[in-house]
Order: sequence, then structure tokens, then C-alpha cells
Amino acid sequence: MTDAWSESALTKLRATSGRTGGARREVVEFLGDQHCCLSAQEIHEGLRDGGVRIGVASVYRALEGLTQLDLVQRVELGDGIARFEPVRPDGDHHHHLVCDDCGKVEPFEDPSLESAIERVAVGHGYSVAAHDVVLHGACNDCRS
Amino acid sequence: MTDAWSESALTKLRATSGRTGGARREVVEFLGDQHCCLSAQEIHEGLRDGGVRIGVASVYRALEGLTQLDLVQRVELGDGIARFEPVRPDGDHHHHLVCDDCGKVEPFEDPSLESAIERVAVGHGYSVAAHDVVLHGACNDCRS
DNA sequence: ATACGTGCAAAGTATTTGCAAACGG
DNA sequence: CCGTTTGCAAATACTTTGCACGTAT
Repeated sequence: MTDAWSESALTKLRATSGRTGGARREVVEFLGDQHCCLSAQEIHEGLRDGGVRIGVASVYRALEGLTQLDLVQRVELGDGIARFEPVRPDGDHHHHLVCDDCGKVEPFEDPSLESAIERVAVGHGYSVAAHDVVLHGACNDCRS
Repeated sequence: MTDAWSESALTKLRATSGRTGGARREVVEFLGDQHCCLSAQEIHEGLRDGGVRIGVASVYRALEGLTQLDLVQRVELGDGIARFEPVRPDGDHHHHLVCDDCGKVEPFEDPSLESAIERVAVGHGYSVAAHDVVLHGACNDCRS
């Protein structure tokens, strides 16, 4: 349940603010169990369904703090809803394929894409802190 | 004023619905003059400032129609605001560098990134209709 | 004990929808 | 003329904020 990411996230949160209340811990532990991005509402609903009494505002506040510490990445998939996912230090860095028909979201990773991005950043004098790649299309199941 | 993109967009719109009222035409011509993405509100404000009497709803409706016809691409830069830009058939395809300090948005293009994306799509059995790449970081001016 | 975190409710902002009036063909 | 498009205003959806209370340290 309390996986490596959750643990390190809680530690860093504590180091920053000195204290960690229940809501933040719940959000962190919930996120730690996920493999892909979730919207704030989904997180809120998921926690309530799990019997946790938490307000939406606390979810948003927790996510904001986590995003600021680079423990969570904000992802936008094109439907106007912000989604969030843990940033794991190990080689789990990935991006998203979105099926516009069925709404399915699938993660993928690709080293050559990463290096292409790195090259662009350098070429434009940018120090790139984060990047998002979103591919929209029809997945295997939906192509008819 | 009425550039190539605006003209072809109006033609396609007309072909689809049979008619093209003033609001849609205004939005199309305004977009045709832009070189990079704009939010719906910016388009609305820009038109009003130019003396055009148009409602926000019409801007959104025009953008929705244009997006559906692939004449306009919807872009999300990470701040929760949807932006829109014309899709020009010639080799103008580009992505965006966003400076998180000053908010500047800069377009760029990179063929090797494009081919990396193409490779990923094929590898996952997706037929990719569109893709977004957003790079966040600090631009040359803001790096201190 | 005290300051920070939290839940609730109200406010804010971007976007969508309902509808009567305007307008293109 | 007729049906689509438009502008307005109300509605909706997501997110943020204000404030009194709870809680960790």
C-alpha cells in the first residue's frame, strides 16, 4: 500500500511544510496505487468511495503542493480536464495515447522521442523542466 | 486579410452546412491572421476590440465546428485554458515551448520528433489523427 | 498552545446550452 | 419565407477561495 513513491512524497511534503495532515496523506497514498493519470474529481470520488471523508478542495490543494514539488505531474489530455500522476524517479517516464472514440488512455514510453525533445530544448536555449506528449487517434479496438 | 487558410476554411464550412453567417466568418478571418494559438476568450476580445459585435458562444460554436473539420487544432498548454490555431496544410506543423516564468509561448518544429511520434503510433496499433507536444521550462531570457 | 491543515460552502472562471430574434439564400 | 445562425443570459463543470474548526507537533 505505502509504496516507494508515496513514502518519499510524504517525506518531502513534511520537510517542506513541517506537518502533514490526513488529507494530504490520503491523496498521496491513493496516487501511489495508480499506474496512470487521474483527474482531481476521480481522486476525490475514489477516496470517498473508499470511506475517506475528504473535501474536494483538499484534493486540489494537495495536488497543487505535490505538483510544485515535482512529485506529481499535471497532464492535459485535450478534454479540458486536468489530470495528475505521480512522478517516479526510476525509468517510468511516459506519455499518453488517447483514443478519441472510446476515451481509453494508454501510457507509452519511447527513448528516441525523449532524445528528440532534449535536442529541441537545447537548440532553443530552453532549460526544459517538463514536457507532455499527447497522441490522439483511434485505438486498435475502435478502428473499424 | 483573407489569406489562403481563411478562404479554404470558409469554403469547407459552407460545403458542410450550406450557410455561413457573420460570426463564423469573423472568427475564421481573425484566426487566419494569427501565427500561433489563441484562447477562445482572446479571440472574442480581439474581435470586440476590432469593432465586431459577437457573442462568446458564437466563438465557441465556430471553434467547435472548425475543430471538427480539422481546420483548427485545439491546444492545451497546461494552464487549463483551451487554445486554438489554424491547421495549415503546408509544412507549418509545429508544437509549443512554454516559459513557465514569463508565460511566453514559442512555436517550434522538429522533423525527428515527428518521425519518433509516427513510430510510436505504428508500434501501438494506433491510427493517430493528431498529436500535441508541449515543453515547459525557462526560456533564455528568464534563466538567471 | 499555536499555527498549519482541513472540510464545507460560496465564489470564480471557462465553456455549453436554451431560446427568441436576426439573417442568409 | 424558412431554417440556420447568432447574441444574450442562464446553466454547467471544474477549480479556487474564505473561514471556522480540527489537529499535529
